[in-house]
Formats: sequence, C-alpha cells, structure tokens
Amino acid sequence: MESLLSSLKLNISSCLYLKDPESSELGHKILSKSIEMIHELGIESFNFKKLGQQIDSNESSIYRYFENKYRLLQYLSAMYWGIIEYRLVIETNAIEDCSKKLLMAIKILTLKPKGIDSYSDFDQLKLRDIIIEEFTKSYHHKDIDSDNEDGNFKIYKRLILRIVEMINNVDPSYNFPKALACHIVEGALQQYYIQRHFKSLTDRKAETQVYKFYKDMILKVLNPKH
Amino acid sequence: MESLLSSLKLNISSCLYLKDPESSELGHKILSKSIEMIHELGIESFNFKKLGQQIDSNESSIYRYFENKYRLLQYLSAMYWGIIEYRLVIETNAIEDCSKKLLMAIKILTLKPKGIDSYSDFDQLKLRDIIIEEFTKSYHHKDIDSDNEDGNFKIYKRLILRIVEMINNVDPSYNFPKALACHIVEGALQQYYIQRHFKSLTDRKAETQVYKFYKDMILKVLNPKH
DNA sequence: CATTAAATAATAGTAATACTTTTATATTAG
DNA sequence: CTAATATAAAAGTATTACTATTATTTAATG
Repeated sequence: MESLLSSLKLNISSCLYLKDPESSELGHKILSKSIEMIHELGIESFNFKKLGQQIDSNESSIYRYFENKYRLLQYLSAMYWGIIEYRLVIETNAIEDCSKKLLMAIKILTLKPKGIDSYSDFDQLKLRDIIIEEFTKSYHHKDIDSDNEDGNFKIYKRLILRIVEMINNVDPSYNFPKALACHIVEGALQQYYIQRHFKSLTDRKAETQVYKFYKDMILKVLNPKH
Repeated sequence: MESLLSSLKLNISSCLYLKDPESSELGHKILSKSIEMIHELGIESFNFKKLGQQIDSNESSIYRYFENKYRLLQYLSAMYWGIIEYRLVIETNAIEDCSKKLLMAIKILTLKPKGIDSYSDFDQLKLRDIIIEEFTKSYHHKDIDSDNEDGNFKIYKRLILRIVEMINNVDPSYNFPKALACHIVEGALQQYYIQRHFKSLTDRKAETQVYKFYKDMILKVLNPKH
C-alpha cells in the first residue's frame, strides 16, 4: 500500500527557501541531486555551480530557490526531521503503553529506516547520512539566533518536544525531560558519527547498538508510574 | 600556590602545527589573540589576515605556524582538552571511591572552571566558549579520517578513555561504557549550546543543571559493585 | 492563436577569501 | 662578524560565493 506521506506535503518553513522547490521540476532536481552530491562531496566542497552542471541547469537559477548552500542544507534537514516526525506520530499513535510508545520513538530515531516508503524521489538513506555528517553545521554558526527566530528549526524543535511529552507521560516526576530528549535525538547522530570515524571510541559496531544504549538508559533513568 | 601545570607543557601533537607556537613570542600572541578573535567573530568570519592586523604581524608569518584556521582550531581544542585531562587526573587522583571519582570527573567536564589557575596567558573561559560553539566543526569534515590517523584528536580520545575506565570501575557489567563516556563529554557541550541558543529546549537555565542531569543519569544507569 | 508574464539559461563580473611567492629586513647563534 | 633563521611587506593566484544583465524558453490567459 502506498504511504500516506506520498499524498501529503511536508510543511517546511518558507524562510528556508526563496522559491518553493516543491513547485517545479527544477526544484525537485535541485533537492534530489543535492542530496547525492552533498553525500559524496560533503557540504564544504559542494557548491551551486557544480550542482548546476550536474542537473544541466545554471548556478543562477539555483540561487532563485535558495539563498545559499547552508540554507539548502537547513531545508534538507527540515525534510529529514519532518519525515521522522511523521513516522513518529504514525507509528506510535496506536500504542497505549507510555513506555512502549517512548521506546518505539527511540527506535525510529536510532535505527536505519527499513522499508523506505514511497514518499520521495530521493534517497532517504543518503539523506540520513547527510544529517549524521552535516546537520551540526546547519545550526552551529554566528547567525543561529536569527535563523532560529525565523523559524528555521521549527520542525526539529517540535519533534523534540514530542519526545519530551512522551518522557513526561512515562515519568512526570523526572527533572530533565528536555535535556534527555535533546540528548537522545542529537546523541543518536553523534553515536553514528563516532562509529564511523572514531572506531576506538565505539563499544561494538552494530546498527542496533545505538538503540540498545538508549533503551537501557531510558529504562533505568525513568520511573514508570505503575 | 602556583599551579603545577604552569611548569609543565601540554604535549600537543606536532601534526597540528607547522612550527610550535609555544616556541616563540609571536606563537604565543597567535594563540591568545586568536582565542579572543574566534570568540568574538566565530570561526567562519575569523581569518589570518585579520589576526595579523591585530597582533601587528603578517598573514604570511602566521601561515608558518598553522596550515590554516581549522588546524589552529584543532590546536586550541587540543589545548582545552589537555587542560581538562590534566585537571581530571589531578583532581580525581586522591579519591578512593569509584563513584565519587566519576562524579568529580563529571563536575570537571560540566562546570565552568572557577579558580582559573595561572597556567596560561589566555582567557580560559573564552576558550571554553569557543569549544562549546566551534569544537564540532573541528572534526566534522571530509578529512576527518586522515586527521584522525595523524593523531590530531589523541588527547580528546585519551580523555574519553579515562572516563571509560572510571565507568568500568564503578560498574564492570555495564554494556556501553564508551557510548556513555562520549555522551557525557560531547553532550555537555551540546547542553550548553542549547541553553544559549534554543531556550525552548532547556529545562532550567542554570550552570549546575548540566551537572545535575548527568549525576542523576550516572547514579541510575550504573550499578555500583558494592 | 497571440500576447504577456514568468522561469530559466548563458555570460560576465565583483568582492572576498585562502593561500603562495618573492623579496627585503630583522634577529639570533656560533 | 657571518650565516642561518624568523619575520614583514607586498603582490599575486585560484577559488568561491554571489550578483547583475540580457537573452531565450515555457506557461498562462484572453
């Protein structure tokens, strides 16, 4: 069955683009090809000139969609977190038990997506890799505060607040729900980065390690009501 | 009493510089002034030309010490982690009790240093801010693997392995000591960044929050032997 | 179908940056 | 005093990120 998301549109803050890339053929090409290229080159070596060459378009045309490559990265990040948020809501919705709900959320945040759903003409695994490698750069810079005011990180923050709510439902007496939620979301990326690049700091290299680590943590740190 | 560190020299990997900045007057000026300027401008807007102007020296002279500004950032990071490692060893050395030892380590990692010791002609609090704001950029880039092979992150990794050892001493049966250690070291920086820039994701804005969060976590996650 | 508006392409240009090269000058060590 | 080394000054190069201009194509509307 076709995924629901394929008939919906992620509502991405219009501050992130000059012209909506979902509104044209060229826009779609920009998104899908930029994922490939940033994945291959890294954000530093990637630029709009190279992208233009690859999609038989022109640098200046791309600038009509995005202010610069970091804005594009923020857009791609919003897409990623939007998809995660969507899965989080859909896949935890029916779960009654608070603890099980939270654990499912953590699964979604940590495990590689399996049956990639048909939403998207782009490669979701490559997008995930980009987030692991580059997301930190989309919000570590001098303009972070004004970017933030503009709502560039709305989806990301809303996602974290959803986790906070789940944590509160499991254990309302826990004192650091926000810190814990940030920790899990950001830490999961961090763990994968370390697995890839700092092997000596990795306990065991397995996809499920990251999930197990947080599961163990959650179960011990939170005291379920009943 | 004068700190021991003032009579020692941090042993920073020679891969990080072309000429040892500790070996000359100009080198010292480069270090202390770059801390001020990166703190003020952020690493992106900072460059060697501007630095040269501020210390009445020349761009090209600075290039004889450091390959580029990111290498300088890695050097400053090594300095920071070197000081933390030093404090970690000195201040936990006499503590017998494993758990107390680990908690002291976490204090050092999370709390703002108080009685700044006399090691250094530079501003340690500014250096700490730089690490919070910019450290992630020193190891999120395409050359990370070769940088790493060259030993650019030796001190950082050794520091983490010290924490791992402390964790193992408290609870040898714990399955994720490395993940937990990375988490604490990196997460502490992350928490401060979020406190500063994502207020809505902060539980309570207080310096001690970060320490309390990890203390709570450690006490619940690890099962002391006795 | 004709007209108009909008989107895109092609080209060139600008300003800044990151870094190199060359040459001159100052400092230091033997 | 001499020679080696460190630094300064100045100019130059290649790249990048972005803008501006004009031409061409496409789509939308009456």
